[in-house]
Amino acid sequence: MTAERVMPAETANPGFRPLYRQVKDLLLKRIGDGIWSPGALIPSEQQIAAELGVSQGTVRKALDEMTSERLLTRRQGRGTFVARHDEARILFQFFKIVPESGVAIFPESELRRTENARADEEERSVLKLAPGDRVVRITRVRSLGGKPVISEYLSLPARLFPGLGEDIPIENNLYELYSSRFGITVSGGQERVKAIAAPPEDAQLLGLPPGAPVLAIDRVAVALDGTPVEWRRTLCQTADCAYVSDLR
Amino acid sequence: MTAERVMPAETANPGFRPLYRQVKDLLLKRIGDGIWSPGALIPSEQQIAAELGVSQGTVRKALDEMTSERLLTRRQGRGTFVARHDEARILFQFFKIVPESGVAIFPESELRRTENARADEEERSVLKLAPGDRVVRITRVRSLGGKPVISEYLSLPARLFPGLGEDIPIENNLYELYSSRFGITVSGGQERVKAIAAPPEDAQLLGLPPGAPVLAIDRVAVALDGTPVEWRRTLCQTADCAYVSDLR
DNA sequence: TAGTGGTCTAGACCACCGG
DNA sequence: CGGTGGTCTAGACCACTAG
Repeated sequence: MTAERVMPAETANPGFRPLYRQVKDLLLKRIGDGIWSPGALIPSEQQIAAELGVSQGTVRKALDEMTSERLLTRRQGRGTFVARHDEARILFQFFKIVPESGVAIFPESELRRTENARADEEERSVLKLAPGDRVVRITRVRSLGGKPVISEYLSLPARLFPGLGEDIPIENNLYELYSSRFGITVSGGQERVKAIAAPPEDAQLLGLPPGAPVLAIDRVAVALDGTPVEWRRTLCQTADCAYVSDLR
Repeated sequence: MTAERVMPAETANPGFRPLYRQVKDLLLKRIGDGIWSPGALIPSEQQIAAELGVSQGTVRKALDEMTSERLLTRRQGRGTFVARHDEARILFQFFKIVPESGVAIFPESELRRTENARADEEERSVLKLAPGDRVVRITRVRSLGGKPVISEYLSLPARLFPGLGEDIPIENNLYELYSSRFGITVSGGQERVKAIAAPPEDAQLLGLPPGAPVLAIDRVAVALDGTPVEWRRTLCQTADCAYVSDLR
């Protein structure tokens, strides 16, 4: 591993990048390229350090950062693993809708429609697509404890998910599916929440009177490299549940 | 600093607590007790290490954790400071309402009422108060760029904020006020967001038709030791703004 | 130039897991 | 038992700030 510190003079350090970040970038690439798949045990700190010619402490710092970003999970005595999008992780990192009384649970899903179509203007803008690019659209209703609370609309870049909705079935845990079937690791995202009057169709699906207030949650999910890979609009009734956010 | 490692046998480590966490607890106590106030420069890593008889690396690990929790800010070449609740921090950590187009800005506030009253059942439950305890209630309207978008109701334990709303004026940046006038450091909180039909009074304040959908954001803010110190209900119209949450 | 935090190294020992 | 991550130490040097 070559560091800029071998060239200490003259530059006044314009593009200084610490060694542990270079290590991290390299490890990120191995995950993004599928060399290390979700769930896999990666080499030990000592092995990585020896391979790259850096100290164990430097590797540790890189792994610590990736762990804090939920990309890795470490287990003392066992090793370091690439994080999977299991239900526990989804619940903790991505699913913010919690029943009024009780703890968060993973919702059931009922698929309504899938569709492959040319992306409209809004989809192109949100997903950063080119004119003519196609999207896969998915519509479903999600329930907590048997009661429908969510009407959800997703748009995905068709190029990244070939065959999705055709020969490849839509599972409940989509991010696990993205990872296992398409090699796409969702690493984060942003949600914008608004209050709107429920459109008639969604109100009916959720058993609400027409025009009842619901949450409209727009999420753009991104892959490891920051590319948008999913846009979803979640309409959620909040009589029996709430959108929960921790301020940390 | 005494560590459990001086007693390695027999216990099989039931209450093992790493040295750096003991250091952290001690430093947290100094902030909570007001020995180090927000904005203050704390001693250097070397000084703390020497004082406590641990290595600099151990102190560093404690400080790193506290920095990641936004309790400290570190500036290379200057030192380590206790974090203040300045507008930049509020905006980043606590204020999730962002204008539709444009970047987050700190809202203006117009105070409507203050009141000192016996806590009702809901306030006692949320703020963990005893029967008979009193609360300070604050009502205000907040605007973004001159346009009212938020109607807000706060309840605070009166015991923790003596004189608030009487001789002590209500500033716009409340958490800065809690800290500077009452020695209370808000370290985090949780928000529960629902969609409701705006009550008539709030609709009028926000210039909305009666019954328009608005966000109802219930926040419980906690001090360093986890004690609830504020309950606020924020009603927010989302025609021109949205509640934004990062999934990390 | 002195002092701070930031990086990097090397090595020791502890806690935990599996075979 | 050996191997893993977790903690702790000691020391070197770099990057940055202030006076």
